[in-house]
Amino acid sequence: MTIPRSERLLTLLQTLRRYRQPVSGAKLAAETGVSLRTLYRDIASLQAQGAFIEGEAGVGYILRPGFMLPPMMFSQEEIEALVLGSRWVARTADSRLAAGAVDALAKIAAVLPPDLREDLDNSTLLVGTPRRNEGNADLALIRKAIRAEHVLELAYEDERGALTHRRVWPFALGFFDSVRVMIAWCELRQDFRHFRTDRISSAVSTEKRYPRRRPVLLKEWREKEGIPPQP
Amino acid sequence: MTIPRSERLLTLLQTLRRYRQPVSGAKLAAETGVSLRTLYRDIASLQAQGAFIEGEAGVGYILRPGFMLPPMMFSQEEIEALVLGSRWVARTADSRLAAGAVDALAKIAAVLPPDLREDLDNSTLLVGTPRRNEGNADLALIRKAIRAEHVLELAYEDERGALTHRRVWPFALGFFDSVRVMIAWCELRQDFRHFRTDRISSAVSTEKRYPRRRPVLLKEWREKEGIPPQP
DNA sequence: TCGCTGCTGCCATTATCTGACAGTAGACCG
DNA sequence: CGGTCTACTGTCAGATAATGGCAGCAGCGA
Repeated sequence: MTIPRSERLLTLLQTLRRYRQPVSGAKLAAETGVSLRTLYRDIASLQAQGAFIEGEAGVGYILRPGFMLPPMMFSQEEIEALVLGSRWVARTADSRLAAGAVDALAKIAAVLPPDLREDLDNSTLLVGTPRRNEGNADLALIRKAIRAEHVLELAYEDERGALTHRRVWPFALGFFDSVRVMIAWCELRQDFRHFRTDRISSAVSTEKRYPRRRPVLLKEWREKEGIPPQP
Repeated sequence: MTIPRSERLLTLLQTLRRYRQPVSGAKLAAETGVSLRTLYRDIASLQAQGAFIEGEAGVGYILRPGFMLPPMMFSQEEIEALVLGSRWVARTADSRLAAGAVDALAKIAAVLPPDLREDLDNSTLLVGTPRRNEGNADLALIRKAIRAEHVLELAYEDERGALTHRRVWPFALGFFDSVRVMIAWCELRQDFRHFRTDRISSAVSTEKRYPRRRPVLLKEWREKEGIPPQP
């Protein structure tokens, strides 16, 4: 099943776009189903046509943004993925994020040609009903604090039911099957801590930035917990 | 001096973008230096890969303007919703749909202004790890059958472990916390049935359409089960 | 009605494309 | 410093994708 070159080049462009970090030629070759030699030829072709692909020995290839991409539509599979994902968000996340999911879908639908919009409307991928355990925590406030790197003052009921007050540096929100967890650096414990949002009885933003940067915290937490980056 | 197809296709896209009004195929053929017959093939290739080209008899070809124009941007909330949803799909669904989620996100990212793309990269909404119970069912095949309204021949192991063979009319796929369920009309039982995909030991498409329409089946099933439409 | 145009099937010829092997050079790590 | 990973180039014969011409059908506009 060898894909002809003409169709492969556009695929390769999209593949490169998918990776944000350098990819080795060998990997790209495997993914597009050609030999390494041919991949080098493909890359050269794309570069000759103006694609801004950088290749570095020992590192890999990366596509610099800014290359005017062909106006590509979504494939059926991609639309179904977006619909399914948005439906899950609409059911699982808090109401603001849920509204965001619906709005985003509506905007995408607005620019879709009729036949693809049909796919969107008729999508028959359904999500189960995660039991929407709201809790009284204001997720929108937490997300805002995360984006702004603001310190939060928390009233939190721990596993043993004891109410504690803490200042924390929130940097991520985790969505699990039935619980939502805020991940933060806890000033009290001087360590990373997970806070189930349904146990947060109050959260107040101090509007003060915490001293460390969010991506760094996220990275350290990942390494400590052994959690790989998400796509 | 014939330019190889692989290099010509991207050129053709650029050429189409230059024109704002419909262009005849003959003109495009002359401009790219190929025969009319070949030009038709080129257009078909581009469309097959998702390029948004419209052709009308008696008029010509026109490339629909960039599918996500500046006025229609996403808000932070919408982007986070899309990212979170896609991450969930990437973890939960089968590999093809997962790839679709990542690809769609990459396409969206490509048309986002730099500051919003930042949001996309730095999104700190994480999803838990649904245990990817693959099963041996080919979800891609099932989705295809659903879209085409094709009858499936199933080898299915029911709750008591008994292996049965059935012909079913699939019309929806449900994603629950830990199981995936195909929803279909079962010819054997003459009723709606749910089939856990991890219990489907084989599924073969007959390539024959079933006699009823998918939306109707979905509606009847919803009414029977009392399940409201999804957003 | 007519002309213009998009679109498809068929087929023999052509030359583009491909993989393999061999070799050079730069980047990173210990 | 050496080892490893990786980008890149040259060459060649065989595989196969691409091409153009012709013939025909269908939709659009006048």
